[in-house]
Amino acid sequence: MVYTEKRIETALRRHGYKITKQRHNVIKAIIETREHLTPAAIHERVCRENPGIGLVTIYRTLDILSEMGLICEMHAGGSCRSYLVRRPAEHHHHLICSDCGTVIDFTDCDLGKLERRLARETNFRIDGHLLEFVGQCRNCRRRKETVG
Amino acid sequence: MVYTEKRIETALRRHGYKITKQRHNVIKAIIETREHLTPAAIHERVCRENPGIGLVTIYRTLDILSEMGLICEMHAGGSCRSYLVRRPAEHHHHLICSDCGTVIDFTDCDLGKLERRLARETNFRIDGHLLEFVGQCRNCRRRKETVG
DNA sequence: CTGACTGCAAATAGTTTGCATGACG
DNA sequence: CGTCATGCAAACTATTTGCAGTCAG
Repeated sequence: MVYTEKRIETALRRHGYKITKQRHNVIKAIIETREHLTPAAIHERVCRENPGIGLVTIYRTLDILSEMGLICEMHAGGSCRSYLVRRPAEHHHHLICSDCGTVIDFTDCDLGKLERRLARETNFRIDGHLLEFVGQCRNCRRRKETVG
Repeated sequence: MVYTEKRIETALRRHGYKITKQRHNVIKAIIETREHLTPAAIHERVCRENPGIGLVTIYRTLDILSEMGLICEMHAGGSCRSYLVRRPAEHHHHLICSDCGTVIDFTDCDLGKLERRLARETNFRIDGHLLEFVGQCRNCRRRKETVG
């Protein structure tokens, strides 16, 4: 299961947030695109249907969605953050090409055992984890081999 | 084994970089502190011995060290990056408290099997990975329980 | 109606770049 | 000594905040 527009908006309403045209469009854009989107990219996308929406509104909406755990935030070098709808049951992870920046998602990670051990040893309550593999994708490998 | 000041400077020299007083001090600060340091924190620390060093120099030095893989960079929310000397053999991971920002390191993760499978399925050459657990540390849990 | 939401503009934070001077090797 | 490194200031990017007008509920 994946969060739908409707489910996200219901969740917002339940938390006392109003559903404005702007918020609706931001949510729609994130749902429709399944890629990782930076705030600027979301803004650009939403502007197609709703020119005049402020980038500030995007930030504020993302903050709310992220705070509520409806979308997830990822960081990848520089001051570059991007967002993606969250799949509540199956969280996901990334495999990133350090050359061209391609991101491949995967879902299974089997970290339960490690997580339990860490929780026991550190007394943390563990809420989640971020797992990213970094390497070189097929295309970039091929290109390097040709050049070198 | 952990990189020492000497080893890092030798590596720099070998790559044609000059060892200036500033670079020396930056490296020293990173080696001595075993915590995660932001560029600003490193700057502050180095300034104690070497007032007048520019923040710019810190950034440039960190770029070089990071590029050469002598230190590793981590991202944790907002536009906040921090650095740490890298232990070449045993890479390490983080357990971060989402409330107070405490970072605990751990080294074992046992992701070899997953890494091999991903490499096979995606044709990536996998160079490394980033694993972070997020949760709430003992102190913050206790505080919340008391308040709520 | 009314408090929450929006957009603008300005402020802030973090990082990078151009350039003249200074110092490592 | 030549070249690379430094520090300053300014530019830039990403993000946040204050405020007056606007709108969802």
